[in-house]
Amino acid sequence: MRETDFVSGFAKGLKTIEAFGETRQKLSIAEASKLTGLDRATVRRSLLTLAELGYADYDGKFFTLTPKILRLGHAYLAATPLPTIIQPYLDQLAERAGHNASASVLDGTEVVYIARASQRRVMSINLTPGSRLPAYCASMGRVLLSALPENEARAVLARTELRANTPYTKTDPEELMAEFRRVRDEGYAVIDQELEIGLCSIAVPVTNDRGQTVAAINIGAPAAYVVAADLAERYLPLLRETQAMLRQVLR
Amino acid sequence: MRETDFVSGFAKGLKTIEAFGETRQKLSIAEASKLTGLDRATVRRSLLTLAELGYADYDGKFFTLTPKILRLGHAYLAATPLPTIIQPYLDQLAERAGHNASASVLDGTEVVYIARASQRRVMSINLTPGSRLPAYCASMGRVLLSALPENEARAVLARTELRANTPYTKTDPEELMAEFRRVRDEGYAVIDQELEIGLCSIAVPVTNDRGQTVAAINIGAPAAYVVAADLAERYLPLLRETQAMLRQVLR
DNA sequence: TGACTTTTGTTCATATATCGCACATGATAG
DNA sequence: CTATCATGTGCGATATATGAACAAAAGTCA
Repeated sequence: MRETDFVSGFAKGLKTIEAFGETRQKLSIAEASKLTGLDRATVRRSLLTLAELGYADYDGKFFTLTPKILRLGHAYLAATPLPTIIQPYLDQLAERAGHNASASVLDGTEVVYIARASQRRVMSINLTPGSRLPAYCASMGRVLLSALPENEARAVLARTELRANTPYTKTDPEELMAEFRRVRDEGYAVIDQELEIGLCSIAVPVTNDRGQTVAAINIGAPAAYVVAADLAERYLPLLRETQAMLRQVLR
Repeated sequence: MRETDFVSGFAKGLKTIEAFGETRQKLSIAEASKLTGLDRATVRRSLLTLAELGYADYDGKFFTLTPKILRLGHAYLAATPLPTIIQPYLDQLAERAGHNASASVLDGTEVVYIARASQRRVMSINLTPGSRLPAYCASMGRVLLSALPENEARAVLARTELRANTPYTKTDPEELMAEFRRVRDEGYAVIDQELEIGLCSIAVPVTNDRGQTVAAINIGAPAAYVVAADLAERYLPLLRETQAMLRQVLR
């Protein structure tokens, strides 16, 4: 790509929008400038542009995003068949399992939720399409990383901040790589309170008819309801069934 | 705002992203140019910028959005307290009602879903945060339009394409205005298969502690399960209870 | 098939708009 | 009331948008 094929004003604007995600609610020009590293004058023009287009409100002091901004993310959800195709299968899965079921894809070092069917909702984390979790400590993340060539998976881990969210979190890259191999062999990943105390989940890959992994689905359950060791026995058949149905409909 | 305080390259880029929402999957440069009305050379630069930043993939022929684009919408959901605050109340509501419960805000002529708790899922429409419906024929839309000053509500209707989605859809502006007055008086709106055959819903406004309407919540049910005339009797108490709790926590 | 037409992608020159600095002004705090 | 921080603005250097021109690909038809 040539240098002149890049619209830096657009890139700066997108960076400005993302700055809102790192904070809560409202941003002043100076705050936005700090968060983005952009010049105040520049970020101001981006923000005023957002306001002019109705993507943001401006009270003369602070900018806040408006729900119109959801159109952008929705452009993806509407344009991509995957979430729409998966949703009904996920609903069925959640109902039969009696627990939350989700689907996600990998974006860099994170899993991004693209669909979700909720059953019981006694969870502390509020996950909606677009929500992100670090891949290394999420069941779907393990599945998706396992589907990558080893060197790519290793590269992802290398640029992940491997935090121990709980005492159970695996943070050693080699231990994780070994776990990926196990996941690849057995076809599923189980997380036992590695992300959050009290939360277990089991995930399997979603493959298309050529066998390529295009997403992951999981079932999450409170540790109080079910011991992690029993997850596979109880839910793997359901997950595999859903997986098989999806494989047929995904070209 | 001065003319130079507007970054047209940014505005054009956002328009380009939204073009994906109007179609499915992938866009060529020429298609994107047609959909946006932008010059091919210009839209190409926008698309290449998106690709360079990882918001889009480019196979040399077609551009597709990547899940990274969900960060943008998520910036709103994360930055705005409303969805997060409402979610647990919605979960409880859906569970007690045994039907889907949703929350939305008004964006122009449309309602935008900001949170949702699903119970039964035998619906043809797949609604997630960010989904949009025309306000005039949705229960939450009726509630939100009722909260506007009459002239503003009328103005919204004036720029809405009032389509009869079903034989039951009200499309006469004056009839709708009369309905808004009724909703304002009685504090709830009922939709009986005006959006889609077989789908009924009832909505109430969500107000903050100063009484300002900041959102709407609803319960949707298949017409097969419950007659629209019974919706108020069966679900209004639950909705009012949720409404009262939210009013206390919303400053 | 092969010649012709249409559509699409890319490049280029240049008129025009944007960037970021520096400075002016306004708000806030101590 | 001065110091500090935040916001607004003028301006030159620089980057971008534009539409025409060309190349390449796709589609059309005999």
